[in-house]
Amino acid sequence: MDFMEKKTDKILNLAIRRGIILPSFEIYGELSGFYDYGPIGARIKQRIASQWRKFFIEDIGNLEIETTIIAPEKVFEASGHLKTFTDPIISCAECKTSYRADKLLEEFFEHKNDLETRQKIKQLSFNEMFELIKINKLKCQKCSHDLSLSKVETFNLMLGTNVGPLNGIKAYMRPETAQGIFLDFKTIFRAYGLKLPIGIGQIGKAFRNEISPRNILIRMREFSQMELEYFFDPEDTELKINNNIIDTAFLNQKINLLTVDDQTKTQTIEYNEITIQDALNNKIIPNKLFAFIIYKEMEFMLNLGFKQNNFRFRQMLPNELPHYSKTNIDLEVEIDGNFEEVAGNSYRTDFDLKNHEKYSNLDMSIVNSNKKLVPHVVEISFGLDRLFWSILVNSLHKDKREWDILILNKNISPYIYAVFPLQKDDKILKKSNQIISLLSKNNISSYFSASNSIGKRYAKADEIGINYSITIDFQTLQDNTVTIRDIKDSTQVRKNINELIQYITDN
RNA sequence: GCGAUUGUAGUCUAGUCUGGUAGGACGCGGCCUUGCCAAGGCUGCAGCCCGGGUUCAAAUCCCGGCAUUCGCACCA
Repeated sequence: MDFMEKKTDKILNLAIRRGIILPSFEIYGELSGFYDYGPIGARIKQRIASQWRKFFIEDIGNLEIETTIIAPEKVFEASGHLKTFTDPIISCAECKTSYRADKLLEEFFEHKNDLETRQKIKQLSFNEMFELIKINKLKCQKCSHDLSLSKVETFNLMLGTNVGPLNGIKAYMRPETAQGIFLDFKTIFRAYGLKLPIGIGQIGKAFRNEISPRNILIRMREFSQMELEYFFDPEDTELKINNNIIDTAFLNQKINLLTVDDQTKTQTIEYNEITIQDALNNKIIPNKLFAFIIYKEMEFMLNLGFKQNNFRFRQMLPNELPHYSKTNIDLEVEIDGNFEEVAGNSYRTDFDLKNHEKYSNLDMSIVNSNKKLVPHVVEISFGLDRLFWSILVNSLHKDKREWDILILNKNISPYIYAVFPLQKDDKILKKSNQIISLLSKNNISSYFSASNSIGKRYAKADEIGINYSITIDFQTLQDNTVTIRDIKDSTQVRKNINELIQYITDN
């Protein structure tokens, strides 16, 4: 019996009820795995993105760009996505169970102890795989029906389209935002006279044709990423920000880490506390720059309101690694007792630039401090929607009346201030409007509502994480003071409107 | 995609087995009363996922589609 109601369920109900998120094109159905952001959700999402921008771009002298969603097939041929994102699927003609042809064959030859053939499977064309299935008379594992009567079909995780008239040019919607950055890197590096290490990032949509989208915002077919590609010279061990060598005191910071070793032990643990320096010494973190981004990431998470024990870093197992990655350390956030991946940190080496060099026949190297090289890359790739969702789930609290409320940090809440007239009185409404304009003039956006009783409005503001409510009452008309109520403990202070902006700025 | 599960106003839910006017709560609007923490009264709005079939009659039974959740597989 499950006594604990899942936080995810509560958040989903709240999110749909209060216009935070909503299923897309719900009236037509037909496609799952797509969600829209409502008025409150869109604001929270934008503000999370702003925080990312502050932490990973502005604070450390990096650059942000915006590249296209659609790119020609060549780009993904070079990046390796066309190959690794396409799976050969064979479906039993009898019971319709589908298998991955490559995995089926690998399993078969492993059983036969023919490891040499097993090694070669990945290299085969889909037709060759089918031939092998025929020759070896592989059977359906479920109904034992002969699989040679079936056909190998391709499943492409990338969403394709055609650009141009008639059949046009084959193109794909990007499955990650990173490739645009790699393609533009050299030009930007030269145009700006940059020095390594330098990060170039972007926030944007990516698309994957998921077989089964699950868990609301966790696995969607259209989603937002915040990616930073950090270019560096692997032979230069100095860590520099804006040309300055930075203090490595951060290496003493402790992180929650689950290593490959931890995961292969029989006893399951969630993580160990270890300093970044130790992880670096043990070669779990491959280099100093990678160590730095792990540190930045942790700072970022704490700034968003997470507690250290809400998240962990997990070293990916060798068979989990993406095709471009030498080392991957994922950032995972606890949601209802499970750790969900929210960001992937990956050591992409020179894989991408080298491949684009090869496929385009153009030199992708740059000159840094009189040295010509193709830089290496460490990447921080946040799933913005996943981050958004994990923030909501981790922000769910009960107030003293046992009602569910969201407590969000001021830097990501949809509004910091709500403006509430105590009642629908013309004079009070007029005064409320004056306060909204006053806030607006000072670049503070506010939420307004005059419906229902003041108590209900407070309750609703609490539900969507508005930090403070400013209430205009009859006393305001007398002495120009308003009350400011804090979501965290529902306490109030009374302030004169003339000191309001000063008070807000000080808090 | 396969298997199971579920689908009733914006939300939660009764009714489905045994076919016969779809009911409640919250919500949203209006009016009255009140005025700082989900108040009360009156009143209104809003729903059987979609399509087909059986039947005098379908929310209810049957078929198909779509979607949800959970397994499997896949997966950043």
